[in-house]
Order: sequence, then structure tokens, then C-alpha cells
Amino acid sequence: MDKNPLVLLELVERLGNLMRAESRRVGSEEQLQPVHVEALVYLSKANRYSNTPQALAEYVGITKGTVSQSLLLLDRRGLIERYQDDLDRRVVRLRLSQTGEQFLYDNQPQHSWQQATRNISPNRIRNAVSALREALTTLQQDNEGSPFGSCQGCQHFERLSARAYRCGLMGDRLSGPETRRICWLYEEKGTGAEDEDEEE
Amino acid sequence: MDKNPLVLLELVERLGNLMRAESRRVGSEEQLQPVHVEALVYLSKANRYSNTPQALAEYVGITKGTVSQSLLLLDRRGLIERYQDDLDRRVVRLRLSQTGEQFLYDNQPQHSWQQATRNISPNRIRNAVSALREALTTLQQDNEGSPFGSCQGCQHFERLSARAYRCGLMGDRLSGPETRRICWLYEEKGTGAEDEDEEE
DNA sequence: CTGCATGGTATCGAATCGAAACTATATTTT
DNA sequence: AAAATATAGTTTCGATTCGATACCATGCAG
Repeated sequence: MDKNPLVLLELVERLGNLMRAESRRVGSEEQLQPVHVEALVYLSKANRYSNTPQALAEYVGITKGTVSQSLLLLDRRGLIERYQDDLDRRVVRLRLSQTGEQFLYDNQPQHSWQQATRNISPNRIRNAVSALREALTTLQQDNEGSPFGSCQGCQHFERLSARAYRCGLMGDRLSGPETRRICWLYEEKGTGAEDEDEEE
Repeated sequence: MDKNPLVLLELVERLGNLMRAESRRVGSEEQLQPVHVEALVYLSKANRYSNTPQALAEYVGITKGTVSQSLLLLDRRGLIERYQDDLDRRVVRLRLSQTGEQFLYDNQPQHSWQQATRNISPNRIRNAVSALREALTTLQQDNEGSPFGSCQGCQHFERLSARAYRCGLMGDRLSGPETRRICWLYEEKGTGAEDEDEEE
């Protein structure tokens, strides 16, 4: 069995390519490009700090000008809605429209992935997640860009009570589901002891 | 710790995006698009059955027409060489030129990945590889497309002696290094007992 | 108020992309 | 063996993305 990091890279890139092809397939019916589908999926997972054109651009790795174009298209098709932020009127907030939600629900871009991973034990999935998460964290630090992540593992995350949470950086109270969405203010908690596989 | 397959997908896609951005960065100096860099990297890993335009197209998930364009460009820049196959004169064989090898050596598209994974233990890498490999196999089967892989785990792979190998499907004898390259004739060996993590 | 930074949009040229038509070589059928 | 079909690549075309740059509006610091 192979333990070469390059083999892991190989797999990640190959899987990424296949899922991109899947996005192409899903979108072709509606004349959407892969990047459009990716944008919709992203918005379905973004939280209140990451639902902006800027964040989306960072996330998919293209420039803001291009993203602006894509959003224009998605808006024309009625798949997303854009509205102004109250506090800072420069920023545009994005959300899926009903049609957009429906599109994702009908086409299930992640369905083939779910199928492909259905026989992998939770334990192995968790171990793989743990390893890739570490790679991602380091990669983001080295590129010193765009720390995306979710509340688990973020140093600003605070638990007020059993079911009440709070972002220490922004001071907002967060609902349970929102703590699982993609955030753009994510900062890794002081790490160090992540090198051992855990058992179920 | 999360064991949701969708979290794994999220990571795979995100890492894929970052590495694609890396390809863009690496190629920008030489005016190469990400897909060109990916093609070069692919050719550096392809074996005698997978060094064709067709295989490359399948691998990166674009059409053969588009690949043909990219190869034309890479050829003009002197980064690859194209030559005709002896037995079937329709097929074109591809290989990196000296310049192409040098380009990869100088720019090391995989360097940042190596950095990012340097602190992950071999054991965790191997477990992650194992899980992703299974996902890839299933995904390829479901899309019934393009089974890429290397000799380990291929049902046509035969070991003649300590250091002599052979592809049972094509009948060719293979060198040791070649058994580690990317093949296009890969077929999964009768699997079944892959559900347990192994220890170092 | 004056600079300066920031989020987003508009415009432009270059280049990818898929689709389809086309060429040349192999293979199968008749 | 001739004809029909399949396969590997190339070419051409129009649509679309993409990055670069300039631009606009809002926020903010002095």
C-alpha cells in the first residue's frame, strides 16, 4: 500500500477532475458551466460571512471580475438573489433563490459522490478527512490566503450553552446549523496534537 | 471529528481548486494555462499505454478537440514531442521533451503540496489514500469511464520474477519503474476486503 | 474635507471549450 | 477483396470563460 504524498495528490486531483466533469454534466441541461454549478453549491453551504462575491472568488480561485460576470448570469436566470448589505453598502450579499434551491435538489451534483463513498466505513472517512484537513490548513497558510472552514476547530467559536453558539470575532450569535456552514473568518485553533489516528 | 462523506468531498474539491490555482501560478510565467501544466504533469507520469491524446483527454475531462489544441501549443513551445505509433499509425504518442522535463523540474508544481503534507504521518497518508482510492474506483465504475490506475491492484499485472514484471493484457514486459506509472488499461483486481485500516 | 483603501462592476482581448465536420488508418462484414 | 464501419486525431466555428485594467461607489483615517 502506498504512502507517498504524491499519490495522495494524484487522487485528489483525479477526483476533483471527475467531480468537475460531473458539474459539467449536471449543468449542461440548463446551459450552465461547471463554475456556475460550483457557485450554486458554494452558496448552498455559505454562511453570513461568506455569501459575497469576493469570498466566492477566493473560494473557486478566479478573479472577482469573472465572478461578477457569472453572478450576473445566475441572477438573470433567477437562480440566485443579490441584495445590499445594510451596514456596508459596498458589499453585495448572495443567496440561492427558490429556483436555485430547486435546481440543486433536482440535480444533486453530489449524488455520484455519495454513491461512490457509500461503502467506505465512517472510520476511514474520518481519518481521510483529518489528513486532508491538515493538508488544507497548511496549504492555506503557505499561500496566506482565504482561510475557509467551519466553526468546529475555529478559534473564535464559543459555545454559550447546550444549543447556543457565538462567533467571538464578530460577536454574532449563531444557530446550530449555521455553525456547520462554510465561513470566511475561520482561524485554526492552536493545533499541535493531531498526528494520531483516532478510533471509533 | 466529522465523518460525513460530503465533508470529504468539500475538502477534495477545495484542495483541487487550490492546486489548480497553483498550476495557474506556475504556468503564468511561461504563459501556460492550468490545463497545459496539468498535461505536462500527466505526461511525466504516463506509461506506454496512456501517453496518447485520447488518454489525456479522458484524464483531464475535456474533449479530444480541445486537447488537440493544447498539444499543438505545447509542441510549438517545444515542451513535448509527438511521434507516430509503429503498429497503429492513427495513434500519436506523446512524451515530454528535454525542455518540458526541465520546466517541471524548475517549477515543481507539486512543491507546495509536498510542503503542506510534510507533517502528516505516513500512516495517515496511507489511510487517506486507501479511502480515496476506493471512492475513485467506484466513481469510475459508475461513470463507466476511463479506468486509470497503476499496476498495483490491476488484475493484468504479473510478476515474472523478483524484478521482472509483465502486463498480462498486452503481453509486454515491464520495467520496475514503469509499473508505478499511470496506466489506461487498469482493471481492478477482484476486491472485497479493504474495509479495515492497516497499521504501520 | 481630502486622500486612500475596499467591494463590486464594466470592458476588452486572448484563450479554452464543446460540437461537428473532416482525414486517415484499422477492422469487420459481406 | 471490396465495402462498410469504427477509431485516433485534426480542424474549424461560435459561445463562453478568463485575467487585466479601468472605473464607480462607499467606507475610513488623518
